[in-house]
Amino acid sequence: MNHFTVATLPLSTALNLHETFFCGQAFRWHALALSTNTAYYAALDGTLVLLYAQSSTLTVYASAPVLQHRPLAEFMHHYLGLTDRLEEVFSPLFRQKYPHLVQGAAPYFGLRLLRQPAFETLISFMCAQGIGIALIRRQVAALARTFGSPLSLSISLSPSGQLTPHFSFAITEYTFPTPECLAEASLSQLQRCTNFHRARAERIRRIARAVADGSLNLAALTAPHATFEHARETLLQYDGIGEKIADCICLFGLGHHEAFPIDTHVRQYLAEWFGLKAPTTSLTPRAYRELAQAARDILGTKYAGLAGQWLFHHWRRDIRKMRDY
DNA sequence: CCCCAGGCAGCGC
DNA sequence: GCGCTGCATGGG
Repeated sequence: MNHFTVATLPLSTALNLHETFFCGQAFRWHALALSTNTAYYAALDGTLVLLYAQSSTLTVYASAPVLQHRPLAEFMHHYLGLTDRLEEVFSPLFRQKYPHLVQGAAPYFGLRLLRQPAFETLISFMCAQGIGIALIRRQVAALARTFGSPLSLSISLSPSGQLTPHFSFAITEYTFPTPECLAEASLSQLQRCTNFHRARAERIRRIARAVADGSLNLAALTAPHATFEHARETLLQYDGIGEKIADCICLFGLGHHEAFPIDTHVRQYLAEWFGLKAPTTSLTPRAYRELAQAARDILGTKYAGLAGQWLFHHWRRDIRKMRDY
């Protein structure tokens, strides 16, 4: 007997779930190969969600009927960024000036900007310093497995996606830990989730305590309640959050879409494609801010973050020939 | 062995 | 303010 809710959403434009979930903005989605399609699942807000896209329909299965007090379809529509107006991501001027980049990024227009839970985004990106995406994913998975709660979902599907008894499976995932749980974690247990990086474990526990005791109010930093600059400056005061990680949290977790995270890859394509070069070899805070602003001047502020993701993906996948994460 | 991976903080200058 | 180094580990 199945215990789940099903929702279907119309898709007005093509949606590429694989690029969306594995390009480095999210770390907790898993792929599940079906015979004619690939499904993706993750634990979100105490709910196990499994979904897949067909040509013009998104099908969602979930272990609970509502997420964050909203109907499943409405929540997923928001979470997947389906509200973004893709035709506005690259401005007319940008299209005119850089047609080859628009063409190069076109295969990734199905990649959307996720609206992820703030605390999960905060902690996840604090794990994303100077290591590969595979290792980041492993750390985040370890945090959930160690400090989260297990959820299970049992489903029967036919290869075409219709509910039948022919094809069934069960999946288990763990919720992302609460601030209270990480605030009370022992350092030795936390270190096992951070590649035994003791300083990182301490910083994670410290900021989890700040969220738990209310001194860091993430909801109050979320757009449009706070400006991007205020959210950014607030995050930067905490140990373990620098320029790049603050931008990632603002963009993926707090809804500040003018945030433009600059990592080593973004820095490379800014230099290669736009001639934007930092004066120093190491990216100092001042140089970082100037680069990010120059990028916003070129890309506009409304969708700087999503435009950056498309270009980031084009650079890594097509120019640097990086196949997998 | 080397270098790099969606960096950051602490230090000397 | 800027440059260098340690941090941890896995993969090319």
